[in-house]
Order: sequence, then structure tokens, then C-alpha cells
Amino acid sequence: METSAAAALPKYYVLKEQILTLIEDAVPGTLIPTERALAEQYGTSRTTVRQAIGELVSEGRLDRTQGRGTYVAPPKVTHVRQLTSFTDDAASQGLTAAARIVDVSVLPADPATARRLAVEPGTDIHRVERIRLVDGEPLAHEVAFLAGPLPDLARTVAERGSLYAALREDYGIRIAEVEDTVETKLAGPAEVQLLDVEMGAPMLLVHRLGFTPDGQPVEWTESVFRGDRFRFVARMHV
Amino acid sequence: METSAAAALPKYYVLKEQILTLIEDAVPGTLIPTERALAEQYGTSRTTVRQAIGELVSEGRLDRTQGRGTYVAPPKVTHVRQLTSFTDDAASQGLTAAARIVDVSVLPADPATARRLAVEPGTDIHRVERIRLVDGEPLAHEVAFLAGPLPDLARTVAERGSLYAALREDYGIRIAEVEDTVETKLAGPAEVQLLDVEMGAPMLLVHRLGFTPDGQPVEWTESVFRGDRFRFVARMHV
DNA sequence: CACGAAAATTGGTCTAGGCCAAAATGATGG
DNA sequence: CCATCATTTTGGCCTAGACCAATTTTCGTG
Repeated sequence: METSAAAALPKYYVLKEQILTLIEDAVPGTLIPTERALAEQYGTSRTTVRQAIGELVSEGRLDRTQGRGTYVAPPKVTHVRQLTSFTDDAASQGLTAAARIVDVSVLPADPATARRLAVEPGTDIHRVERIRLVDGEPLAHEVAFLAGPLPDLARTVAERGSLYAALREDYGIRIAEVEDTVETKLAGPAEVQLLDVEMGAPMLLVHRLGFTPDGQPVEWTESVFRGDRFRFVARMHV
Repeated sequence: METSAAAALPKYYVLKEQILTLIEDAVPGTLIPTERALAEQYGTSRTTVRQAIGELVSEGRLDRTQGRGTYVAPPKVTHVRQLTSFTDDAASQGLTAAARIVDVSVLPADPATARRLAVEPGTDIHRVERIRLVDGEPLAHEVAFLAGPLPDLARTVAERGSLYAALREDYGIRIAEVEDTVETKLAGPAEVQLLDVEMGAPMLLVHRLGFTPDGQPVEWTESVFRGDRFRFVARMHV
């Protein structure tokens, strides 16, 4: 006679659910017991505790800092729409969205990017690398490639604070249609450094190809969003 | 003097990249060395090898089976569009898409679902639970809730093979607009059983609210897609 | 040769503990 | 009272190995 079907569950998963009940009503920032304490309390090894906590961190339920401890995480950022402007949309939710410009430069298009933007390989294109912040916290790393003459792009983007706004107001370019692809990706060293996530944390990898009203592709963007904080929203006609 | 910035990388991550170079030109299905062999070969512990392999499995680069071994995974399913019909769209890519119906039933709406479908709580609504398959492999678990009178829904969906087709052809309901939200989620026991993924594997959790041309919400769907095989595509006007 | 049992192989889970690095804590001197 | 430095605490990474379960392989038997 077996005890129950649930007995087949990995030990770390049972522990994960128990920790979840511990924190479900807790105020964000509340410290949970240390890994060593939990290991002793639940009669398990620290390795198993770390596996349970690791998944809860990946899911955005816990945060942890070396030397400080592990604590209840703030709730997920309720959907930030990608379409329209990130900046405008976040504001409509009462969030302060900002973008830190890392680099604005001009460089010859590599074959893949050239194909996407429908230009000859080697044509000069613009590269805009930014870190998107919501309420001061880094949420996404974004690299946009833009075709066409865009004089003084570094300045206009900095002044407008929004790439789409600069394209529209300063260059008369309107993005009328976008094609987004969304997939999962695990955080590597770059994301750890730029977005303050843990190695291996699940991320959303978003590619966007933006078209002008007459169907010309002008924007190719690759973004990596924190999977534990972000929710992608797309509304569309079928 | 420090050796280099790369020296700060975790050992498992370096190993992961080395395994990646081992398999980058390999035919899908090729077995890689056993965990014990890799541990010895790279002078590390099996735990570290498993962490490296685990991430590669999560990323869809490797598959592994207990007793059999670890082998190179087939490439990611190139974007399956969510809009239009899943069935039609997969076919246009030369893939055989199918859906296995798990359950079709009628039940009273709980408060949250009632609110989304703009009906009174307790109103009878339809529930359609399916497993979506591509080339015979389970790709997603999907539960749809539908408002309105849909007589004999179980039969019509089974015959049409597509929920959207049944709504359109048999009930005259056209979904004209959809709002999708996409976020990450880690696989739990349910996904492990239904979708043949590993515990903790990153998944895409997709919610869809579908509207008729006159703005009436009629469809609320919650889907869990395999993050290692799937790419979500949304094309829209801004 | 075919079949089934036994053995070997391989991944799955877990333990116990060591060493390191970052942060918090406490002692100490100005 | 405050700044500074040593100590302690806590998470981060890794090792070595045990035991289990699924699968494959081997081998004895009919």
C-alpha cells in the first residue's frame, strides 16, 4: 500500500509549498528564516532548502541577498504594455518608468539585421542600447536597431526620454505595425550584471520588428525582461 | 592581481558553455557523455555537471531520460502564432498540429471568471480543457472558459478540431479582438505529467481574453506552453 | 533463436559539510 | 557621538558520495 500519490513529489517541492504558505500573507520585505535554520527545522539538507528557495526567487515570490538574508518580494509589476510607448503606458498605471541610455551609436549592419530592416548589409544603421527602469528598478535590457537617416539621434532620444516619441516628433517616423515574438531565456552573466537577477533566472526574450504605415521595416529590437517582475500584454485585432 | 573578469564566472556556467560548443553542430538525438564521465573529464563534481546540463535542458538544447542518457534536442518550434487559429497556423509551417480534448463541461462561473466574461457569478459557462500537440508532442495545456449558449459544444469542438472554428461555424461567434498577457512560470507536477517537462522548467503562461466584434468578452483562456519549444508571436497595429 | 530474468548503466534526488564573499553586527578608539 | 575595524551571520558555490528508478544490455534457459 502506498501512502499517497503526493508522496512521489520531490522533497524540495513540498518544502517550497510550505515556505509559500509561510509567506503568503507576509508584508514584502519580511525576512524568512535562514537557509540553515530551515534545513534544521524541516529535517533536510541546505541543498534542498536552496532548491526550494531558488524556485521561489525565480517566480518572484522571494528576493535574497548574500549576507542579508531572504525576504518576501514585492508583487509582480502588473502588466506593462509593450505597444504604444512603454513610458506612457507605465505612467498610466501610476508607475514611474524611465530608461537609462547605455549607448547610442552608428554602425554598419550585419547580414541578419540588414535582412530584417530590408537594407543592404554594411549600410549604416543606428544602435540604441537602454536599460528600462520601473520605479527605479531595472526591468529590461533593450537594444534597438534603426534604419534610415536619424541625425543627432543620441540627443533627441535623451531629450524625449522615449525612442518612439523621438522617432515621431523629430523624424516624422510613425511605427504603425509591430510584430513581437516572445520566448523564454535563462539569465546569463550579462543579465545578472545589468538587471540584478540571479544566474539562471527565467527571462522573457522579446524581439520586435516595427513597420511604418507603408510597410517599411524601420525598427528591430531585442529586449530581455525580468521574468519575475514583468507581464507582457498584447491587444490585437484578429 | 586578479586573473581575469571571466574567472568570476561560476564553474557550472563555464562547463555549460563548453557543453554547448560540444553540441552546437551535433545532429538532434546524439548522446552526450554521461554525467559521471563529464564530471571526471572536466575535473568537477556530478552536482556541477547536473546544474550545467539542467540549464541546457531548460533552454531546449538538450533532452534527458533516466536510464537512457542525455542527448541533443531538436530545434525550437519556429514561432507558432497565437492569433488566428493555432491549428491553421501550424499547418502553414508544415507542422501537424492537433489538440487532445481532456474535458468539455458546463459549470457555474466563479467570481473571477464571471467578471472577466461580464456575466453574473454562478451563471453557467462552458469549460474546454485541451492539450495542444505539435507533431505529436504535447506543447501546451489550455483551459478555455466560454460564455453564452453553446449547445452540444463537446461534439462540435471534437468534429471541427478547432475551438475557434466551432465557434465561428456552429455558433456564429467571431472573435474579433484578443488581449493576451504573457509571463513566465515554472513547471510544477501538473505540467510535468501533462507536458513531459522537468520540474522547475520555465514555461510561458498565457492568458487570453477574446472579444466579439461588438466588444463583448466571450472567451477566457489560460494556457501553459513549454518554454523550451515555443515562441509566441503577436502582430498588431499600434 | 527467442524469451525472460539478472546485471550494469544512467539519470533523479538527497545528504553532510567545506570554503568563500557580502552584509550586518559589535567592539574600539578618537 | 561617530568613524573604523574585526567578528559574526548569511547566502553562493562546490565537493564526494549514497541510494533510488528507469532503461538498456547481458546472459542463461527453453
